[in-house]
Amino acid sequence: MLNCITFKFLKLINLITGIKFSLKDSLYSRDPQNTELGQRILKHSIILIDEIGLENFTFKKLAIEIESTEASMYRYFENKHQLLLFLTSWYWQWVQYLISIHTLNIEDPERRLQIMMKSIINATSENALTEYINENLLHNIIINEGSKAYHTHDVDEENKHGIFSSYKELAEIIAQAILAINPSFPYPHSLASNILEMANNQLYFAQHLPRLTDIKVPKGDLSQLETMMEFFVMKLVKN
Amino acid sequence: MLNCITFKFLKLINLITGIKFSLKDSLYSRDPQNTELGQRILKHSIILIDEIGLENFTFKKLAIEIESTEASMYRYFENKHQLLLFLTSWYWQWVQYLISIHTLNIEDPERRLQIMMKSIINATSENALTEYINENLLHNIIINEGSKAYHTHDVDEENKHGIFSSYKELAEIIAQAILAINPSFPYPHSLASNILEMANNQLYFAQHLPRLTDIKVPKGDLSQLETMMEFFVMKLVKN
DNA sequence: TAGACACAATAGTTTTACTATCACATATAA
DNA sequence: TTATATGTGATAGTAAAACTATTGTGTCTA
Repeated sequence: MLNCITFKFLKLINLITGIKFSLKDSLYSRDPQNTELGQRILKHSIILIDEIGLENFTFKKLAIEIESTEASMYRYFENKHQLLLFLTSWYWQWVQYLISIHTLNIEDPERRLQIMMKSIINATSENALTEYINENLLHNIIINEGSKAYHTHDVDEENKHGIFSSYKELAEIIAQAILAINPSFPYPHSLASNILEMANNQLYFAQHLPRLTDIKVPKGDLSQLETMMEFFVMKLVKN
Repeated sequence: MLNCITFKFLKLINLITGIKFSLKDSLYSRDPQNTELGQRILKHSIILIDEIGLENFTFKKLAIEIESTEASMYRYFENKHQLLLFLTSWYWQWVQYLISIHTLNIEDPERRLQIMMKSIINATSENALTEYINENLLHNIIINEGSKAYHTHDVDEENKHGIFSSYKELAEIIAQAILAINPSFPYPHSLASNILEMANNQLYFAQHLPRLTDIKVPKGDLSQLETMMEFFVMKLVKN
């Protein structure tokens, strides 16, 4: 993998300092990253949501899973929607982190955008960043449930509190990368958000509604998705 | 508007015969289109979901609204997810119907695809097709809640029962229109589904998360969205 | 060692989701 | 005409999910 040395170096720093993303305090009642129970909530909620789906997931089931109580879950998150917001926010910060590492020494704008897309599509961690978050399972959750985070009746209210800032920041980074290739491209933000949405959607379609896509992901091999996304984006951006 | 005469003619036929889309019987327990209560359920569920959002919507609240009982709602739909599936399915059949009318006499492949996109983006009815479905409110619901229809733990099971066939059929029509312009375009289905998703998403972003898009919809004017979609799709499809 | 504090556990209530049963009107067959 | 079937809506529940008020306990400090 590219930047392998850089990555391992940063990984080392993380291990020593203990990586912890700083998330808006409206994303939780008590920061789950700070306590042992909080970390177990994060760890097992990811496993459980991935397993049974967000609709079937309840704080009661989670509490049983980690041998604690329902009320204790409510100490950390007001409800399961806030938990989903926390997880998505954490996820997009992590993807931003992945991108920043993988593009560190890359100068060529086209190559930079390519790497960004690869990072978004794969979003895997060879070696996990934290003990309590399985990034690969979390990626599944984002694919399956991610859009529910902002498709809610309270979007505007939640948006005011900066709940979606990590997603918007990532979109801005991609938009800037698009403009670096073609400064006169008229829709950098729309293309950026569409890259993020399309990557996850097309993968979901390939897995569940294959007639809505032309790609296949044999045994989880995402190369066709990568090729297609590059085809779409480069054809649009390049003059 | 184009095809105005044709539309009015078909509208007349509908008024006489009473238009009723035929929906898969796994989309309901009892077909709501056949009874007076069923039609009131459709009418007021659309109004209520648009007003308070799908999460806050319950059969109890709906029953109070139409002065009936909760149990009667369950006669028509097993749960609110099935109701959402019915509404989305009805919606995509209706859009397909709109497209078929608006493209009736159009030969030019490029013009046909343009009209399809305009139909998807606007999805309005000058004169409503049925008394009991407000298509404009339903369009809002699809924008806000539509993706929840297939982002469920039981997608595969529901897909087996043909629940998503109206959406997939519409995507197929668009895919064929793409191929009519450029027979060697490598990703017609992915582009088709992306058109459907992107049109609704970008509108949602313009309304709620403006930093994720470059378009504006002043006073509901969708012309910027139309221009952008055409720019994206034509740049991709044309050689 | 007392008192304060942080945190989790206990034991509730309210709301949502769903179901079993009953009542009634209409249609049909003997 | 009358008995019976059928389609439809109303009543009255239960079970689970969502949320909260209060109590208990261990740790940290003065």
